[in-house]
Amino acid sequence: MNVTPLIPATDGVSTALNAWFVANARDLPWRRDGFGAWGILVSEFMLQQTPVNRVIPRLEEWLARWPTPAALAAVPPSEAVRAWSSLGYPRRALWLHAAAVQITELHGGIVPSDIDELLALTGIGDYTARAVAAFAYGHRHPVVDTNTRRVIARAIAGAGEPSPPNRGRDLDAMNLLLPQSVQEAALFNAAIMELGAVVCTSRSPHCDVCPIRNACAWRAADYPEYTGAHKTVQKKFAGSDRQVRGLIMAELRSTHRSVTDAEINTLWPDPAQLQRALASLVADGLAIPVRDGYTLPD
DNA sequence: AAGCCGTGGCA
DNA sequence: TTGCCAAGGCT
Repeated sequence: MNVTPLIPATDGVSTALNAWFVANARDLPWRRDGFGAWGILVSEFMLQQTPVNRVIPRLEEWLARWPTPAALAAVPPSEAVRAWSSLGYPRRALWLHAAAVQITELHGGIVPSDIDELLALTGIGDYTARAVAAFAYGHRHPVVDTNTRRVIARAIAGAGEPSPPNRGRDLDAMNLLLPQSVQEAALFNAAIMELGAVVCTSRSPHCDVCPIRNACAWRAADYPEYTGAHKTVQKKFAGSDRQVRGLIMAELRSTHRSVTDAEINTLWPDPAQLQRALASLVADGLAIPVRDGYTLPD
């Protein structure tokens, strides 16, 4: 039987955003025709909490060297960690390598298109699973990242910032906006993210050039200040364990031989903090204890 | 479930 | 200068 899809009241928003996106989308590598599901997957890993401009060079090197999951799976994880370079959060390199092994062994080397199969891969959570299904395979799923949440909070809810992430509520809100058409839906998932990334930005949004400013609830309410719960503030980086971990990882990446305890001891003045950072890297599988020092995981 | 996990650009 | 924050995920 034929069911007429409900047309959401906000249909104009998705139409306007898609038109704007078609005309204004940045020319990014993963938007090129035929970029492939593996490239999309690698880009999504790298883009987790890392800006586009820092990702692009590492991504292109990565795909030139490992054009398939099987190619990455065939080298030791240490090579993935080295190629990750200073992108940050090096556990992602380990997880991406593990995912490549799983794709090779469990999926015949083909990146899955099913959200549950994607979620079962190491390092893939709700956002990345949906992003791969939507962007690599064109499936109609709501994809919700921090940009999308901010645009919805402002344009639809009339708040200056999104409230803390809530999976069910966020997916419901995006579902109300998502066009019925599979092709328009795929476009819209990218369009709303792009708007949040380049126009409806966190700090100084460019409302003067926003394609949906006339439909924006936040603007209509004259930009009220956000009053909800605030996101937990990041601890200071200088002097943190994260900084010490970063120093140790840079040292491990810099050579193919093991790094001695004596060399590691020169990296940080506080021995207790150094040992704590080292222990956490070992727990993460990023540093492996050897005879008189440490190496990357081979 | 709140805290942890890198790095660097920008206002 | 310093704090904010960036296509999250894991425990």
